[in-house]
Amino acid sequence: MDDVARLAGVSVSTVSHVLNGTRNVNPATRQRVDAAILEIGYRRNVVARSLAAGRTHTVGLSIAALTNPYFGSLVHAVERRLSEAGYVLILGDSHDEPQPERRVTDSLLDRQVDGMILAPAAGSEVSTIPEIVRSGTPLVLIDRMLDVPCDQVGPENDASAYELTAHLLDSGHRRIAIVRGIEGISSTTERFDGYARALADRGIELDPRLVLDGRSSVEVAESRVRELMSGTDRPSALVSMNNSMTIGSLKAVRGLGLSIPADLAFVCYDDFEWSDLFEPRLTAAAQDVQTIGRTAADLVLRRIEGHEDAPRSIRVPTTFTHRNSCGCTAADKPVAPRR
Amino acid sequence: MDDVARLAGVSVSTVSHVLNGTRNVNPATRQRVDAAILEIGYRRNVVARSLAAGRTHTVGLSIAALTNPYFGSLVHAVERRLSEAGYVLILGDSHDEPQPERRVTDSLLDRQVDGMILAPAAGSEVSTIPEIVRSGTPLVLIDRMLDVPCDQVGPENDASAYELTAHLLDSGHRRIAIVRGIEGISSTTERFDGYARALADRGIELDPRLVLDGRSSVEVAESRVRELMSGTDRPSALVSMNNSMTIGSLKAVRGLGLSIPADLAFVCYDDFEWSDLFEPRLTAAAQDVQTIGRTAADLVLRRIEGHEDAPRSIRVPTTFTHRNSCGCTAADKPVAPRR
DNA sequence: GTGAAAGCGCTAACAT
DNA sequence: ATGTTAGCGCTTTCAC
Repeated sequence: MDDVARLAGVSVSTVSHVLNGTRNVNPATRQRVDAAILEIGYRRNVVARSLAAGRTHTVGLSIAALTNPYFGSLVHAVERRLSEAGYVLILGDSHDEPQPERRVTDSLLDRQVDGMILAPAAGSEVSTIPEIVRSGTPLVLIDRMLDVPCDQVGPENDASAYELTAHLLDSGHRRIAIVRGIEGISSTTERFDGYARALADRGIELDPRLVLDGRSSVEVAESRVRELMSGTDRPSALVSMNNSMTIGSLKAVRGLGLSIPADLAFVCYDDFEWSDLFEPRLTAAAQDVQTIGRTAADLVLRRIEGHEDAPRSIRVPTTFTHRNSCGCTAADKPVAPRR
Repeated sequence: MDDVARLAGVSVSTVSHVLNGTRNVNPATRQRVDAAILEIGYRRNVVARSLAAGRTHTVGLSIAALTNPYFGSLVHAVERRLSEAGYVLILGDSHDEPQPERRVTDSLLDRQVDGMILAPAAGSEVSTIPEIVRSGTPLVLIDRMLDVPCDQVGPENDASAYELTAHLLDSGHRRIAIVRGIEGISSTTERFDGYARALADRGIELDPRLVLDGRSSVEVAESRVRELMSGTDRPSALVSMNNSMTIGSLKAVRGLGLSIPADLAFVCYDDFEWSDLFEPRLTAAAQDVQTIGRTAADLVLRRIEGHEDAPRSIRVPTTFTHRNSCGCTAADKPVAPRR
């Protein structure tokens, strides 16, 4: 910057101001500075700038499991919004475990991110979240809601799971198994509650043997479903509570030589881009990932800009998409919109 | 850091050294420093550290299109390796256009990334790449190879495309259409060459009407395929050269009420995790995304550590997976390994 | 084994 | 409209 200043015959402070547009500069001066910058091939050092200015124009994103394509789309949506706002995304993967998560968030905090978006692992509230709050860094939770006072965005879980289950019940199914997600996070609990409530509303007792812990993993879901479907009294229907477990469940079903929906009615939470193109076509509750990601980004940006109002908890509705994996007679006909 | 030093009764330089393990410190002193750090709840400022030390421990990744799940997995693989090595990932999306790409890479350079991984958009070599090279930042190209002297990692394209096409030819198809990717990048060119070479080897003339420009986009591929398949002399087979265009092609096919492989044999470059689970099951050439991502990360890391040997160009082999969308009689039987 | 102090490349308050 | 300069919070050389 010194060199630029010298070449343009001005002071570094003028260079800084033309660079940032932070005060009026005589057009002629500006010209000389711009020319000097070009001639030298000067590039501003954002690290120094961040240190001096006290902000980095970065937002940290700690994702629970990048292996899950759902989180991939979330990253995309967040990145898009942030870059529109002139911010940059620093990405970390917590592998859905408290220890790595803490490492990721510590590293982000050390790097002085202006804000943080966190898809919390189970147990975040004991160590990770208090630490972030203590640092004073604006925080927004994504995908999984927690009972802590900060901005949160997630999908509607309970009602959507209810709807999926009710759909199977309405088609006459009575033994409906569920593959539920990783323990200790809201999305798992809420989706399970929706399932349980749908059964209760129809006066059907919840059979614990039909409750499978898929731990949000392809492999675990596959082995649980394989066990269940290899047993003697198999369910007539299955609801999978996220996309990884859907893949796992279908691997198991296919592995056993069963077919959907003939041998097993199937519905799932989370949709795929290609769901309309392949058989069986999955009846699913689709999250609006773009909206969730964008909203999360908007929320941090607001906080970064200094808004101090009460924390918001935003639920983004899902879309129930009726296809043929549920095997019901109404298959392929549009269904009445939910409430 | 001053506060910590004062509380521990040492100098800041000692604090710095215990923090970084950069020189011997009396165990007792170290204890006092650690205690002080804990008591104050001190957190190092990595921005200041980066400025003073001249390195940021960050690597920038500019991806061509985060909408493509293939690149999502690439991000994942790269992040994993970098975080293992104590580096942090800064992510940007170029939307496969030169201008946004330049903005992304400029921003990464301004942020003093220690190294950069770039999935180049068409036209990168005119502005983006020279600029990065000029900055002296270690650069590795990913997915798309260019005729520039820097490290590069990408999939094997030509031979895999040849194999896909040859497979259709060997099943008796003579009119084989291709949906090729975005213009001006190596993967498109090389995959097209593989296709053309397979035809030529069988003495079949390339029919330009069967060459569709899908521009690596779901929508464009869909409309091109729809046009072609609505026409009078339809091909008997189609090869799609990446996963986005595969989705697009299948949308078109389904939209026209045609079925695969009965009405159209279909094979594609790029595989999906669920390809075994749904019908039609795609015969595909699967990239080893994990290896590509990991290798790219390893290469930048090497450069960052100062290795100065000649640029490497690494091709990662694909896996031909034979399923039933090609409609050939040998379907589902394993195929002889390539060469 | 430890400390003092000179930067790293900027921003922004204060002057003029 | 422009310049001077004191930091920002560290690392690292040099000295003891």
